[in-house]
Amino acid sequence: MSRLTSLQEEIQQTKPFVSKSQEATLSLFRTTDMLRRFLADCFCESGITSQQYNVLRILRGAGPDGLPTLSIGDRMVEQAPGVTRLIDRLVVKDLVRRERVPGDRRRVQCFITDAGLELLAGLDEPVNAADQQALAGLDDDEQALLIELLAKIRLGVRDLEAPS
Amino acid sequence: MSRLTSLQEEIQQTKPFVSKSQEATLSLFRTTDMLRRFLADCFCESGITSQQYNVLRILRGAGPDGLPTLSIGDRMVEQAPGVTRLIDRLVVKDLVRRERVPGDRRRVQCFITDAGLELLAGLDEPVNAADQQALAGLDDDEQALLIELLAKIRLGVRDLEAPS
DNA sequence: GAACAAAACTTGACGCGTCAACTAATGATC
DNA sequence: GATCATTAGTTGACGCGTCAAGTTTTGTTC
Repeated sequence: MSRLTSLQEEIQQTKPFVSKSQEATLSLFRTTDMLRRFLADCFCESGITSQQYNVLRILRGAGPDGLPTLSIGDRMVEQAPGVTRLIDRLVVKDLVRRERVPGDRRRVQCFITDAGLELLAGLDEPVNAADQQALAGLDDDEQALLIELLAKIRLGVRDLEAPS
Repeated sequence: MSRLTSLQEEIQQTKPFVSKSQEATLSLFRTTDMLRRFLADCFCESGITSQQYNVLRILRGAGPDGLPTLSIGDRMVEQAPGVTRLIDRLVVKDLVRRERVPGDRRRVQCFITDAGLELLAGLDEPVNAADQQALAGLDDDEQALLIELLAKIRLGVRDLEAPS
């Protein structure tokens, strides 16, 4: 009798899944949840959340030109209100700076501060290490395969949402 | 020049990923997010959220004996406070009933109501159809493969958290 | 049987995500 | 150049997830 690993046993479900698709989506949700929790530990001591880390990384990637609020949301697939308030908190912590664009006063340009860059620099390695650890259950080929399968799913879903 | 599908293009990232693990975890997060949003549409008109649906299904699975609050959380991998308040809302909607267990008055047993069962019955088919649609990008073998890979990840992470 | 630990929640506070409604600035049209 | 739609963002309200700190009940131990 081997170690319990099947999803059915994990969630103590007596009946079989109605479809393979259902088992696959549930697996996705549970696995991602688990990873989210696991990776969140990296940020505990730094005083920021993983979403805030995410935004900081995007702003670092944008360089000294910064990014308007909604563009940040685009890269996170998140709605505008969430982004605004997320950045509110980063501004309070002095990790991000915001200013209205002179040419187009509707827009608000966001920049990472030096303090933000410093914080990120200290997190890069632990975060990367945690990523590796979290996926250590899969070898390189399996990871590549997973990436491919997930891309296929996203492509399929995108077609459903925006049928040509 | 084929359609853009790679994760790097999706998030407009100029630099390559630092590791395959990082690309894989990011792929997981983005794909799951996308699915969550896609499947959420099923519940819009029924007036409940997908988490509430989740709880109702667990309670239906439990049958007429019901389940104590924390056992529901176990099956969802969620902390107690969240479950309590989730059920608060379901009780208000009269989809769930709660009562203290006579034998052990610390515990609170939760039951799905007839209204809850009815609501679920109406949702089963649309939800299942949406699941199928969402994963239509993968054929049966690929779905099986995905399920396997995800199980491996969970097993690996669990070992990290609770080293024997 | 009194004291203490553990179990099963509950409450408060906060971050995040979503929706709907609003404001302010810009662009386009007549 | 006044009107109207669009763009970019903010605000309010609410559901959900998490942490820390309580409460009540039960079990255990001396």
